[in-house]
Amino acid sequence: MDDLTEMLKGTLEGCVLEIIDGEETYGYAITRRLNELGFADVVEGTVYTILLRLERNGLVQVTKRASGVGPPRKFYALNDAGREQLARFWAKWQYVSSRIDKLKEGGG
Amino acid sequence: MDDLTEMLKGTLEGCVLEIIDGEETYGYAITRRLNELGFADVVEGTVYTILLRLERNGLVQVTKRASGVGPPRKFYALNDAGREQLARFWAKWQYVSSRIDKLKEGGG
DNA sequence: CGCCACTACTCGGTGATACTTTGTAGTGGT
DNA sequence: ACCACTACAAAGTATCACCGAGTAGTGGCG
Repeated sequence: MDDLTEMLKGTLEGCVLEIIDGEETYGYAITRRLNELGFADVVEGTVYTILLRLERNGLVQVTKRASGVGPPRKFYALNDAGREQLARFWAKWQYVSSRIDKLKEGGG
Repeated sequence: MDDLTEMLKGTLEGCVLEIIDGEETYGYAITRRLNELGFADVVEGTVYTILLRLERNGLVQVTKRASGVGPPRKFYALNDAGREQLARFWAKWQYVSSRIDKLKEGGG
């Protein structure tokens, strides 16, 4: 699949929120998870900028923990604001994707 | 529905292509059509920038025609390159939206 | 010990996109 | 004369994903 960057704008952050909501995790693992999910070209730099943004916007709680296989990890968990943001994201997604699908079906 | 701007990045252009593919039409009418479809906050300025981009990228054929109710209209029709671009857009859309929906269902 | 691979995070800068604002202009109603 | 509606253009802004380079910790191999 060719370049998906533009289409991921506004949705990748939501995906990261959803992954964090599933389990407390950290940047490097989130990147791997996204790659597994089919977003093969998403690289660490992208995920870290999203995570720093989430932190700056007060949507996550951060805990630094040592790792046996490398530098310490920054684990992210959603707080109440983060869960609200995630709910808003899914509402938007449903709204937009249903309308685009309708347009695709020749709809009006 | 609150601000959808970021989520529309990378998809709005595809929507415009789809509308043009449906029938030869012009900027002002495309804006109204998008508003009807639920993209209520999309304004003319946004659509015109997309149309100029499509023209610059050689995806459309443009025909200027007089109008009885105002200034002349620029009618847009897809050429072969435009139809290819539209097909690529829908392929990307299906790829991305299916993966996001899977993530939503707790998938992986 | 020195080198490399893998893990893990940070930061400055880039490019694309939708949006905002302002301006121009044609038609018709009051 | 003024305003509303139609119709297009262009300059500037904000946001976002991405890129590139840098910093660091751990363990394996010769």
